[in-house]
Amino acid sequence: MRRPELTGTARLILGMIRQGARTGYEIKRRVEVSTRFFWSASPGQIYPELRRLEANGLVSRSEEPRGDRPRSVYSLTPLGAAALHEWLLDPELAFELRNEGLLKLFFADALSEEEALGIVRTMRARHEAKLAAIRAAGFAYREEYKFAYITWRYGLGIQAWIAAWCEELERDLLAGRVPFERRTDDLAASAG
Amino acid sequence: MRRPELTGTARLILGMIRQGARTGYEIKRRVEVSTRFFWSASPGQIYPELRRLEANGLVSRSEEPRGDRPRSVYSLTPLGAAALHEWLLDPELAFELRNEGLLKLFFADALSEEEALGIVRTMRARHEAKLAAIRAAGFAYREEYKFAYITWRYGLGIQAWIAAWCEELERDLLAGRVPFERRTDDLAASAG
DNA sequence: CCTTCCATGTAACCGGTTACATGATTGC
DNA sequence: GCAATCATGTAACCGGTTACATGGAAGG
Repeated sequence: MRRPELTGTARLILGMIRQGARTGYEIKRRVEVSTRFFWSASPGQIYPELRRLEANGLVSRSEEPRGDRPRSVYSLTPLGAAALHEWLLDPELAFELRNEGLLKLFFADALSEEEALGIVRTMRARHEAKLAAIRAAGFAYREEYKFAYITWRYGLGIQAWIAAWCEELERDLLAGRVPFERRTDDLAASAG
Repeated sequence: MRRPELTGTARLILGMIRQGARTGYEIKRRVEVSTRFFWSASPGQIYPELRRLEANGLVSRSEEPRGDRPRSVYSLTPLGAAALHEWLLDPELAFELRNEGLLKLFFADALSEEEALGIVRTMRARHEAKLAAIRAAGFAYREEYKFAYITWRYGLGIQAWIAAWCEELERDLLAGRVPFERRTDDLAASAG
């Protein structure tokens, strides 16, 4: 019953249960329409992790089969609620990013102008698609949770910013201008 | 000599060598002042990967000891240059993100207003620190490589945007306003 | 002399992804 | 009857991180 360090997926699960998700499948579905854009989790991780959390006393499981199929319904134990709360208050905020588009762009001096432009265009297309996906995932349950809505807005805003950045870069490259001559400090002016 | 799929670190290494990095240590240093902000690599990965690339014929190694210390200097083979080029032109752009701050914010309905505000403030502080770090890493070699400069600008721009977003959210929360009432579509207006 | 940087590596660990497997229920 | 969705899991694999280990060279 010692409290182990929570893995990333464990933290996600605790939060999702606290928000009302009751089964592994429900967690998976919610992740797909919300946190996936900044914190993903695969079913191959969710189910074993639920069992581990149960073994550590952070969640309790009860069996509520649907017909013949077994089905496990989970809820937070006081220990689990405490662990969630403690994590939420911990000021550590891990941030990991792997952006292959930017990496390719970083090396694009090795390419022809046309090829480099192709990378920028592909990047833009991807971010526009992501923007559309986030917008499409604007579900009702978000309205119950103010902060879920807020992070949704974050997703929209940042994808839009990136797409616009790509567009500007594309224009500058086509015009043969040195990109981004404007001062960086101007940028902070408009968020939303 | 079959061309294996390149791991993330392998692609980074090929690109860095092509940009003039000659040893594992030089690659590590360059990563720390440039790609680290969107694509990291640890020495524990770089050195074994260099050996693997050599075994697969993508780089060639020659020993140029400094005094007594052995030292391996690498360069791209034609095969390695081809693999790099092929990868750069491949339209696949993997994008992985793990943003713990956003995840906590997502669950912040479980917190008091004061606690939620604390998360936003911490996030802002982190992004401002990152902005400063990126700005500080504005090195001379970037001027040799236009696209390295461009990705540097991207880093500045996006960190500034995020910090400003946090600031706005903070203001809205303090004022008791519903955050982000403005239309999303306005956001695309100003990139840079 | 001491610290910092240069320089190179190994070993253990592990979180997470992918692929695979199964089958029941629901809606067309 | 068939497809999609609900629902739950296992097993193999692996890229990457962390921690550890070593020691020379250079500069103050």
